[in-house]
Amino acid sequence: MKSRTQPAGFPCHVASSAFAEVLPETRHALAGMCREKRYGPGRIVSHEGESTDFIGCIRSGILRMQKTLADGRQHIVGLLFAGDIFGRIFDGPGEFSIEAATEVVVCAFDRARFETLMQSAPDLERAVLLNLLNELDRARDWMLVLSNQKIADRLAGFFLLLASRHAGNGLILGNGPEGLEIRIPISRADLAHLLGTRPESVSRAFHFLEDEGDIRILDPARIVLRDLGALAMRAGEDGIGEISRLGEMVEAARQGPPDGS
Amino acid sequence: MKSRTQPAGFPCHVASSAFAEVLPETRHALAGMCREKRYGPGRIVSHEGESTDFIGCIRSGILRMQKTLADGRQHIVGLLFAGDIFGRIFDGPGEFSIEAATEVVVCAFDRARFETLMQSAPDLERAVLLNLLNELDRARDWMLVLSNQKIADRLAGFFLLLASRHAGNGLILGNGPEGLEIRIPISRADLAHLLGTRPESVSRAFHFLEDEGDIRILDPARIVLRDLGALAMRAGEDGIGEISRLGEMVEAARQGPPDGS
DNA sequence: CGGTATTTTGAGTATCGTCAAGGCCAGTGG
DNA sequence: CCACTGGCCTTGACGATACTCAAAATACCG
Repeated sequence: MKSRTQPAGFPCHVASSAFAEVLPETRHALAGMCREKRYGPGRIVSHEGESTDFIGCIRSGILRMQKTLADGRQHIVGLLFAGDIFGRIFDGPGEFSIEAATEVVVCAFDRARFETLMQSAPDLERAVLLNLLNELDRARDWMLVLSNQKIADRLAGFFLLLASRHAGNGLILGNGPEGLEIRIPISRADLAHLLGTRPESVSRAFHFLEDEGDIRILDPARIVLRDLGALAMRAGEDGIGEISRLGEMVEAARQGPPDGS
Repeated sequence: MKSRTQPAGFPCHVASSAFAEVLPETRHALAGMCREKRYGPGRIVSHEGESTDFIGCIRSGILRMQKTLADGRQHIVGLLFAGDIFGRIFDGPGEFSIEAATEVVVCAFDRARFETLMQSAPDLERAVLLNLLNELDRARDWMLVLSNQKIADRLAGFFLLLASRHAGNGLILGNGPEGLEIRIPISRADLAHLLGTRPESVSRAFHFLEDEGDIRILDPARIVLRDLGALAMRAGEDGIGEISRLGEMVEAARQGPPDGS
């Protein structure tokens, strides 16, 4: 993949998706002010309510964005993958805590310096704006997934979002004759928080979908999507958009897998 | 209210919240390119999938942003109130249809001209960016409300969001000794779509909350919030933020209501 | 090999969706 | 002025689904 051929002078992954469009000079300025941070699973990157002093860009790993409810339960409002930007621009109300779901490496930009750079570099401001638009879309997609009343249907929607939106994040393990094999990057408990339910119901939903023939569970973290159409039907997605792309992806992978089967 | 004292030369409400911070000259340019549009209840402002050729700013009324699912059901992902901006900037994937929920007046800006102006006016770009941040927060607030499994709890969260976020939209009718009287601006059916349930369940939730003493139903569209703390507890909001502001509001209104009462 | 965390299964209860019917209100036409 | 009609809200009964609590099975790790 061409994204690996970055100059050694770039300590951070500033060529990643979110900053793909910014000018080389802006990218250089970003690289100059970047510090690398690492977090182990479960570590807290940013506390709820506290305003972070840096803007982050994920290099690898997964962060969960969550809110602690009054009764102590936690609800996950979104996952952040490699390339995603997080941290409040303009000290916006950062009402969510951010925790590492896996081993995570992030680029941290000092917020004040980032904002200063943004004012002088319209291309960066544009990139941030586009990133926001993208996040807004993802949030609304989530809302649609959550609008399903049956847990199994929400889970189906989760699978499709995972496969279609996060294809480039190492979650697609390949695809055999049975279908697309993907990796579930978070625990059942986190998945339950994400889908607004309990781990037991998540487990039942997994096995329900397996009994229906829509998926196959290889192990708790690896499953095969056997019938994308059926999953899309359940998820209520109008499908035309998401699924066609997935179909193409499967076809492409079948014709000539880059890694050789 | 002071917002009415706008120069007659401004055909549109460009002094509204979203554009509050832009420079007078930018505002003037906006006013120059604005066309007023009106929509009756149920009228479609923007079809799903079609890219609108204008950016809109709501002057009065309420729009609902919704998506039609594969099985024909419609789910509302958000409401737009006076001052909100809608329409895709940069032809982003506008995957939702926008319909008028009430009689609506909007300012329409030609999208090409708006984007051109945005490039030359950083203050406008900043305003758009802030508007996006705000929308993202609202979307995530919604996700938290929807994360409640009991419909009554979701409804409680809806009340709190309505009261705290949209105080300036004429939805707060006043407050008597019993509590805060608010107006529900949409039908039970729309509310059901918004909360991810059915009208019957919404109705039951209303009367459940009334039986519990948390609210009082004056008529289907007007209710009194009698116990904000209990509602916050149900909604699972950590409350400190939202509720304290509401409490102050109630206090202020009690000490010296502007309209005398 | 043993200990721990995660996942899965089971039984009972609460809640919601569905279908159907009744009540309330506004607008219409006699 | 009053009956009629249609839309919206409400109520009731029943089946489906998910939550709770509990325990067993599996995977993970040293």
